[in-house]
Amino acid sequence: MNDLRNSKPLYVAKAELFKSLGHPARIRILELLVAGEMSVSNLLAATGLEPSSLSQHLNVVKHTGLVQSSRAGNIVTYRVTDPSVGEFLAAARSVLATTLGRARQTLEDLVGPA
Amino acid sequence: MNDLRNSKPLYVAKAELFKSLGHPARIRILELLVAGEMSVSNLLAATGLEPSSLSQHLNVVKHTGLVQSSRAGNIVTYRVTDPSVGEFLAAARSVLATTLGRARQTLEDLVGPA
DNA sequence: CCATGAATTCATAGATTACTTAAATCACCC
DNA sequence: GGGTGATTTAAGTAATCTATGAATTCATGG
Repeated sequence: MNDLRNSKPLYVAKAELFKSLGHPARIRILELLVAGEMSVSNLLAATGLEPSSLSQHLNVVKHTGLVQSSRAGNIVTYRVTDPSVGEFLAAARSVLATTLGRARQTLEDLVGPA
Repeated sequence: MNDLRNSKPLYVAKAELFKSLGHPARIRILELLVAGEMSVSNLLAATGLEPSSLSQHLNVVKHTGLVQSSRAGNIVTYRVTDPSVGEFLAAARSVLATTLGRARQTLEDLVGPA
């Protein structure tokens, strides 16, 4: 059900956590879910993924405990398990912001401003 | 030099960022560097990795802009490019904490406390 | 200039991951 | 019970990633 359980060195669990977000489709899925729970069919429409592909990606993030699902009749709804997931994504955004800014800066240092 | 530059959808860049930390060795390396800059030979000793392997992993995190390096004579020193990298790692730790706690809780809900 | 230590690059075999298509489940309604 | 829409599972192939050992670069000191 959840693969980040004990009996694993912490840095392995942490690596699996990062890896589970190491795919564009899963990033898009998580950003949607951070904004609010969503059914598979809505995710399907929002992402444009193949149903089987979406399901597989959802399974990956479910295994690392980032999301949960529940079924109501025919419809399966996914949601993030904890607000910390949103903060995790936000932290990535912040790294990216300074990292991209720094790349631009370094470039200007080397070749001068545009 | 840096692969998270523009001309790439944001979610792709973000996925690459996560992926670059999606390996136990790179997690260990980054946690060491977050605590302070380090030479390659010190990283070698601290991690026990093969030199070529360490170098390749360092290259991965350098490409995503998480770390920088500088050479002083024979010795190359790596450091994180920005404090936000440390916060990123911390955010992961926090997700892991609630995620593992929740897994334990869910288990207890199902089978009763140990 | 050659030897040496430090670090990186290269090449390849082996393992993991992702995409695609088809088949299977599952819950519901007639 | 059969049909239908929603979702998941399976299986195969293609693509990507990792580890390893040999070769290479780079800077220094003799």
